[in-house]
Amino acid sequence: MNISQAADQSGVSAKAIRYYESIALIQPARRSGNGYRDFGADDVHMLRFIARARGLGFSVAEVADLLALYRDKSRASAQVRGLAANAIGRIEDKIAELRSISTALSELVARCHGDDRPDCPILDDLAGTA
Amino acid sequence: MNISQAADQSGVSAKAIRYYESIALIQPARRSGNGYRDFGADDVHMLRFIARARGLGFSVAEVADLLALYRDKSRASAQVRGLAANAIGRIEDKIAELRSISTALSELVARCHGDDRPDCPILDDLAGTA
DNA sequence: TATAAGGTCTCCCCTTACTGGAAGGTCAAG
DNA sequence: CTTGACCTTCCAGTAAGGGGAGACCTTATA
Repeated sequence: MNISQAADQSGVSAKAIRYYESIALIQPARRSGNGYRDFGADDVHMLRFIARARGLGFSVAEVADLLALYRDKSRASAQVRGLAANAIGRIEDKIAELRSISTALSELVARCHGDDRPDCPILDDLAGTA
Repeated sequence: MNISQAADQSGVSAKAIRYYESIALIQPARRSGNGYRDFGADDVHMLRFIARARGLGFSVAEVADLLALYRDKSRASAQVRGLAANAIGRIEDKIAELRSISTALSELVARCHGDDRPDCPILDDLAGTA
């Protein structure tokens, strides 16, 4: 099948598929006589794997590791679990950071009357006036 | 003062200061006779404003808006509050997304025994085997 | 005075994970 | 034959700077 069919079936855009090929995350696709990339069910399966992993917050580099582990039938599940745990840690750190920012910002918003008057505690705080 | 002093006092790196100048977020700095940028207390104050706003999750484009509002002494506080509310909304959306990802990943990790055996529900799930 | 160390300048490449677009070849339909 | 929808490659750009090269400038020290 052509790239747009593979894109539709996998949920990975055609652009992204070419990108993944360019960075060697996936093997170069077979080519038809006309030079078009030709994908099979296995390719779509692999792309779906990638799409799910990316959706779960794994970086492309981590996806490469996951794919290697996936192909290596003798891998230890601990390795995969380690990758996942790292991803969770990164995500939780980011959440904590955003949570803290959101709280600080919410406090400022609560103190700002938000009407036509120019007085604004948000700007005052940013300016260090407070 | 030179750029590194301004950087130290404002918490904005020298690189970032030059970058902010290049994108016209701040006015081009005065130059000393030797061509070095020359910063004053006002400049440091402005940089600190920027650093705080960036730290609160405002994008550089939003910081530009905030600076304009800061300079406009007749602005309505509602405008500033609106910017902040948008920022909060964006941050909360991102938190919700990360939260969902983290939960899904944690469930997978919990189901993976994580030892020397090759069997791994994480990979199975990514592969769509489950 | 020579020189070494360190600060500054501009400029360009690198990052993440792609997306968009231009220029040009291919294919099926009318 | 032409139109439109594909496909190809390559270049540019995104956010927000970081890293480093090569060239000046300044200051301290021997």
